[in-house]
Amino acid sequence: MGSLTEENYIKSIYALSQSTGEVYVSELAKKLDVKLPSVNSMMKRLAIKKLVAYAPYKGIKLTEKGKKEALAIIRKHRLAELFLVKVMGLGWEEVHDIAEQLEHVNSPRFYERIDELLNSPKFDPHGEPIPDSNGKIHTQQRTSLIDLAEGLTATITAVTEDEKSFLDHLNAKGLQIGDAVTIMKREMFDGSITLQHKSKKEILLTHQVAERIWVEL
Amino acid sequence: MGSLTEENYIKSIYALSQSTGEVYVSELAKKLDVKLPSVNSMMKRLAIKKLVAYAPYKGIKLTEKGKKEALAIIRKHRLAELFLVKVMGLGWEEVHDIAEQLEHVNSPRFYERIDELLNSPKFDPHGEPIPDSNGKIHTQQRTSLIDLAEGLTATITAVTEDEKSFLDHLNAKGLQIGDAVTIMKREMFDGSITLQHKSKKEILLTHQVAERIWVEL
DNA sequence: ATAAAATGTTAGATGCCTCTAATATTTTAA
DNA sequence: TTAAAATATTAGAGGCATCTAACATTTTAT
Ligand SMILES: [Mn+2]
Ligand SMILES: [Mn+2]
Ligand SMILES: [Mn+2]
Ligand SMILES: [Mn+2]
Repeated sequence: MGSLTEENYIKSIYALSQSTGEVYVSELAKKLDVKLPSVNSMMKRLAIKKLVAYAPYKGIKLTEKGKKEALAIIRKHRLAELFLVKVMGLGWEEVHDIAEQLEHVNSPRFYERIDELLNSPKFDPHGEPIPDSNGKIHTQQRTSLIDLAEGLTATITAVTEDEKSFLDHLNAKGLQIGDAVTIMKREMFDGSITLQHKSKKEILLTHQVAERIWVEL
Repeated sequence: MGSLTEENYIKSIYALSQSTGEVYVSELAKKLDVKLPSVNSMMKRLAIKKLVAYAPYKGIKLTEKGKKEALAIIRKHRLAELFLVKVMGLGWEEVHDIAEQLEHVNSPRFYERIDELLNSPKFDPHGEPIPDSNGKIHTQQRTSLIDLAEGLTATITAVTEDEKSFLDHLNAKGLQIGDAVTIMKREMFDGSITLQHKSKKEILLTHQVAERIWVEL
């Protein structure tokens, strides 16, 4: 267990290296809102602690140890979010910022109880998978709503989570995880799409919104 | 809202200055397990921030602003403890250490929900009063079990909280907040006392234990 | 192939929080 | 009332996490 700062670096490295397996100093600096030399000096420290593999001018990779720590933090974040929604009655749009703090709480007992109360849940309120206590995570391949052909029907399985304004927007449109939607129209001009929803209403989503919604056929 | 370190100093100053209104550098250093110069340099910083009144070689006092901040942290600590017991089903002996972390969570919403779920509670699991959201606290004068005469019956209202081993000991003896006890015998030799308890059993407590139990007649 | 642009690193500084060693003040006791 | 003991402060340093300015490397475009 490193410092709060260290944990946030590890978590960001994990997130940004998901696709390619590595992340660049500049990407990390942007994500964490710090300058390049800050990332640089932290990488040196994390390398000494064997949490990242880092050679000057090359991409940054998490070691196995680093990955394990990342997944432990992600587990705590997502368990906390679900707990805040299911047990404490908060909205899915307001839990991320609180979970950003709770994920750093060091108490196996606290998280064990949350896990028990929620019955070892598999997904957080935004549809993200929760790593198990051994760090095993069920990474599903995901299709964006924006990639579905007209006429197809699919179920919303997850959404991009960490922007409150985006989730507020979905709340206003009445969209939730688990909802079935049918693509009625895809506009060529601006990339927006029109959905048929269980509420019987037609819903129009801009490209910007639709691309952040993940579905399963 | 200052740093975590600052908050811990403020909280300790509040606790240690309860009786006399002030606290000495050496007392604080002992409580926080740091050396004297650390306290010294922190006092300078807190004085600049108008959280303490501090003149070299004199006692340390919290300003009104400092008291307000202390009470806000104590409120969060005690709400968290009660939440952990009542909602999450943890034991009163295991919640203090978790609350030490949760008290630093910055989220009015989180604590508002806890307060709602618990119905604006007045006391924490150890019988300590919970300051209200304006920082108003109901400080009761307290009698120690050790000061009761033989034959008297009283109700346990609070216990010293932050040592797990002490609460484990009370659990083993079957004593809880709210229990009525009658003083059967006070031993002159070692200061121990024998209680009659609702469990019908007689309970023997050493001086060291009895002095940490607060009662009301 | 070279120059320009983008990206990354090093040097050196700052604030926070801590420490040890040296010094100063206050309290207590001879 | 002076010496000793206890308590408090200052000086100076180190680790963590950040910054700006200067320099180095890699990528891209002419
Ligand atoms: Mn989140
Ligand atoms: Mn989430
Ligand atoms: Mn406590
Ligand atoms: Mn308590």
